Amino acid sequence: MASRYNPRETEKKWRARWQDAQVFRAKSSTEAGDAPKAYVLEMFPYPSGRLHMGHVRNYAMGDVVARYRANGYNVLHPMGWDSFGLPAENAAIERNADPRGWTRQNIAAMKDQFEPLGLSLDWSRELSTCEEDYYAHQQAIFLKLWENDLVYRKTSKVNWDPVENTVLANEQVVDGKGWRSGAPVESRELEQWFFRITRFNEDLLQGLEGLDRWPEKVRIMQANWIGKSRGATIRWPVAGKAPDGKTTHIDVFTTRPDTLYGASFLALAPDHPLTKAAAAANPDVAKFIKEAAALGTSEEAIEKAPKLGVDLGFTVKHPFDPDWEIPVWAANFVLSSYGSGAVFGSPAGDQRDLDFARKYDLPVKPVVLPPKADAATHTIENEAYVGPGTIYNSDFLDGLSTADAIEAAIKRLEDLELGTAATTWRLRDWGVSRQRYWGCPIPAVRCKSCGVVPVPEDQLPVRLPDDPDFSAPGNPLARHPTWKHTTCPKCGGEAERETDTLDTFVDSSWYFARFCDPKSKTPINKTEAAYWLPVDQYIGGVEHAVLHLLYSRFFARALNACGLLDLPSGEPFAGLFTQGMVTHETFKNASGQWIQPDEVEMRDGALVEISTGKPATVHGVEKMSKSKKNVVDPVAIIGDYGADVARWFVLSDSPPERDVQWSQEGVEGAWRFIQKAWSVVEASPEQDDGEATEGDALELRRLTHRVIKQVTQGIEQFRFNTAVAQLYELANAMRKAESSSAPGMGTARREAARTLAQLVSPFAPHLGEECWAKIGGDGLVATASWPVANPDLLTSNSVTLPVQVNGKRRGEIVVPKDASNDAVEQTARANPDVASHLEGVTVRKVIVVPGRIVNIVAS
RNA sequence: GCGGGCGUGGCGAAACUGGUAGACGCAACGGACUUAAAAUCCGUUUUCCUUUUGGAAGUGCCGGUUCGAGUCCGGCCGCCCGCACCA
Repeated sequence: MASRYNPRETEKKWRARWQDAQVFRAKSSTEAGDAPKAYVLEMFPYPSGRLHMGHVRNYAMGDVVARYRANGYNVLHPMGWDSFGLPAENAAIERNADPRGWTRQNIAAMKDQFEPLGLSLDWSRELSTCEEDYYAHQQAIFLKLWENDLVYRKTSKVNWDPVENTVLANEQVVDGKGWRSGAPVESRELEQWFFRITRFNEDLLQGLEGLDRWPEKVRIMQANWIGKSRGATIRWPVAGKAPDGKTTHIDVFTTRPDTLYGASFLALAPDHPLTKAAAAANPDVAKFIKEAAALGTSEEAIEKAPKLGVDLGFTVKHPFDPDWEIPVWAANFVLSSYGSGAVFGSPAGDQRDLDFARKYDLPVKPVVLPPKADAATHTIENEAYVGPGTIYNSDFLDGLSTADAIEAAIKRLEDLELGTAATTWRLRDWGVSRQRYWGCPIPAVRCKSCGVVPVPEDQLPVRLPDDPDFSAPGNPLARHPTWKHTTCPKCGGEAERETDTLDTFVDSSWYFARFCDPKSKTPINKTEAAYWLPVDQYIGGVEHAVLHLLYSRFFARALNACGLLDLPSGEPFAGLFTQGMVTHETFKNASGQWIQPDEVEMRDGALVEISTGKPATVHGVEKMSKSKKNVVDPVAIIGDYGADVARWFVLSDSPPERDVQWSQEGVEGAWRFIQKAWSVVEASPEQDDGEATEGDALELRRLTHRVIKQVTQGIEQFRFNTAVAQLYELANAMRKAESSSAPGMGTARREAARTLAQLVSPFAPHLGEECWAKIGGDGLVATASWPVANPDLLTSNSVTLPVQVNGKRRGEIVVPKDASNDAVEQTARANPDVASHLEGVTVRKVIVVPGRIVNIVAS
């Protein structure tokens, strides 16, 4: 009688063995010897205290890669905690928790939840960004960047909650109001710290080209984010007097100088100096500025808002025609952070400009004639024409293509000294100041006589105080009774500490380098980093496609520039994979509240809430979230079914880059597989029984070797779902073989069992070990060398080809693998199913694709 | 609004560089075993027409290229993600 596989006992046993044998400890560059290195990294988690299925999927994927690489490579597969951030402050405010204690507790709880997953992690390298031994080094890095002019201060806008007197994060702004106070937010100017990421804009753009193991879509998103655009800066002379009484011209950047003759207005950002100046004399403008500020600072909110503007009451002269005066407006869709914070509106060629012109009844003159359109009849109604074409209605530009007209217009502007060719970038410098407690303190001091002074390196770290006061809104560091009072490192006089802390994106911009030697006395051990970096495979959510990855790429370059890192490519992640989310069905009860999926069942063909018996409704498949009550707790699943089942499930079915839908049925399917895999291995014979060279035994061997090849490829190409499908096939074939007494079958089954144990082990590592032990494998399967497919068993002497007549499949022929095209054609024509479709028609052409298909064209 | 992506059976999906559409799993249905159930095992399952043999249609929609299109091109529709202070 076959025994049932018991994950509860088995999994614990193997984790203890791995632990005892220290199999996942990475060797340093000096210990490693000849083995090549493989650095496998998953984006480290924020320690919410609760492991969720998204983590399980992310780390299961990384673990497949790391365990597969363990064969032949010195693998670094570390784990740490991205432990600064807003949630700890929210907990402090909402339930009076101490951020440090709360965070440490969460880490401990989450680590406990990680343990049963059986991940091949090197915990000896664990790091946590909120601890001094991490952030002290980050402060040292900050000082180096400062020395190298990669840090500076300037004023910029924040979301200000006027009731709480505090700065709000974008996510704390809901419909233009503070999430706690409900008060309309204001945008307020504050002096803040910036990293000069734009110094590397060209290099960050160029570098994308070399990242051939990154998803194309991420590279495109980054390129668009950096946003290099070529065009012209155009100088518009002010006609008469500007609102401030002194400005003589307004500079405007455009990518479309070819449409200059279609200009019908200039639009300035709500916070452009001239807009502010106009507000002094015009209450309408003042009102407009106030309304625009209430949108908050997010680009999304600004661009989604209905287009509004106000006439600023003065005009500028058209650069090509001094007699042509154009009104100047302020408009809420103009971003002060891009270009010069001013645009010229050419409504026929830009949808936003057109919407604006229609709303305020400004002229719309078409200047670009689309190909094949007629100049006499072409008009613009409510849809702008943004494509290429021929310029008309445009004086000296008439008849030129849009591309030529851009050049000609720039040339003329330069001759008139009213403009120059220019390149602008969408990328702005990275604002890193946060007016918050739970972050890395910025090592700077403000002295009345010396100004802003860096804290000397030997006085680091600047520690966070242990006793923040969250009883009032605002930054606890700023109102701490003693913390900020210090002496100036330069003059020794009274001074105040900087009370801003660093954006948590800074913490995650260099942790991958710290992992190379997390105990290093310097921020980064350059020797170890040179050995391990770049990360060979980085895995995480696509939501980080732009910011985190771009900041990390910036950091690698900045650290190089400061001499803290030696990574010539500047690229920290050679391979990147972005995985999809874990989703689950959502349900609501009769009163419209979200209810958990397990509170719902089918009764007489209708969905009801179990506790009340009242009808329930389905609300689609959504990302697992607490608010929608569709979260499945991995700890519970692992408790019931074991980690291998959870891992197997999240890797099955859906391709890794796509979302996977959690379902109870799917979990049970995974459970069945784990049981089946164990049972087919357990049932395999103890002894070989001769060579498996023919019949069913040979077929099983062929399958085994095909599966080796496909699973190996599946892992290397991140197609875990197809690898999983192959393992199902192998297990199914082994079950079938149990009733066969073909000669050599015992040998073939033993080979299949050994192979299954090995191939399954990156996915379901505990099961892999148990199977490996059962068939008497040497040592641990975790360290066994990966099987290699025998090429002789991957090919066969004959091949089955479909035969089409006029593109429709009519029959199938079996021909020798190396048959000539003529022979194949003859066989195909002779096939009765094919021949019946050739009666009464003339064959015009026969296409033979060797090894693929035959298509007979006849009429 | 801007940028990016995705769309194939009842469901998740597979299909190498254009070459037999639907591997594998889930669900459903039928059967075996069982006193019964659970578990397990075997089989059927894109749709429509046909008693069968077989035929037709079919990869979001419309059109194009090709001997041949899920795959390439153009236009649309729908859904999802990011937008700089969430991480």
